[in-house]
Amino acid sequence: MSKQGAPLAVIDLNADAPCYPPLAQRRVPAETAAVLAPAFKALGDPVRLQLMSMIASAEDGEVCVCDLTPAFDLTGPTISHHLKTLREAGLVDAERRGTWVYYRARPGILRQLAALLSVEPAPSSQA
Amino acid sequence: MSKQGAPLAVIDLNADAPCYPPLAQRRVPAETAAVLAPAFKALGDPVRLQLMSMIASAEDGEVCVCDLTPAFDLTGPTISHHLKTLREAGLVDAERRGTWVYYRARPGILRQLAALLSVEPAPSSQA
DNA sequence: GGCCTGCCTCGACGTCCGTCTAACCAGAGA
DNA sequence: TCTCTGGTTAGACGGACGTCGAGGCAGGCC
Repeated sequence: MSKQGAPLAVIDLNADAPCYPPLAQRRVPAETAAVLAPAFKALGDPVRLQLMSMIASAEDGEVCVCDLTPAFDLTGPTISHHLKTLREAGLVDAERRGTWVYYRARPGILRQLAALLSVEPAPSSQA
Repeated sequence: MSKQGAPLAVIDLNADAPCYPPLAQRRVPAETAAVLAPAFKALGDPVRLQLMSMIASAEDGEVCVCDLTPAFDLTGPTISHHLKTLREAGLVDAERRGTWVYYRARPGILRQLAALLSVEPAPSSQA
């Protein structure tokens, strides 16, 4: 549907965006679903989920692509494609320093997604 | 051909499954990614995200399909297909009572996914 | 039994996705 | 400048996905 306009075009999922109420508390409206679903979709691939984890759990807060690529049995372009998907979903941010490109996680979006999936521990009001 | 005898085939994402450490804390191994990615993938469609929310936020803890279908501009088979996807991802559970079929959320999996996406509030002081 | 309703399954169609190879662009170094 | 390395982009291909119409099965009602 959406064309590939700008490479760094980020949806409304910035850290400035409001915290959506939990999915199990209020029915998610169509517009919210249209905004959040692409983020879940980006995490819906095993390779991207591992990439996201490697980036988010990096010691220095960032990872060089040269450290990501050899961790998979995939070609460089394929990894680059997955990173672009994560970038367009607003989950990571890229920065080129010299020859190398470093990726960094956007914790705000992860927090929003986690909040959306959060569930009440035990609704004891109903037996 | 799979009969309707066991439509509840669930992957390893039951409430009994262990809580995976946050994605940003430890690198997600390949097997974990292979198990969790389908759940995110199932939530990666706007229709399914809304369906999941409608089911999880139901007052009585369950929703009849007859209440879900008219909420979308989609045909019955399409909604049924999306519900099957959520079912196979282990996110919801179905039960037929008389003529109607009721869907119920599995909060354990939502909790696990939320825990996986959880991020430290402010890692300013490296611990 | 006959019929009606609710939901699922089947088959089909167009589109999107994941992967690859080949080619291109950006910096660094000599 | 020329070359080498690192990363992205372009194009292609097979498979999966989202949607639909048609048909089937289960349960309730007359």
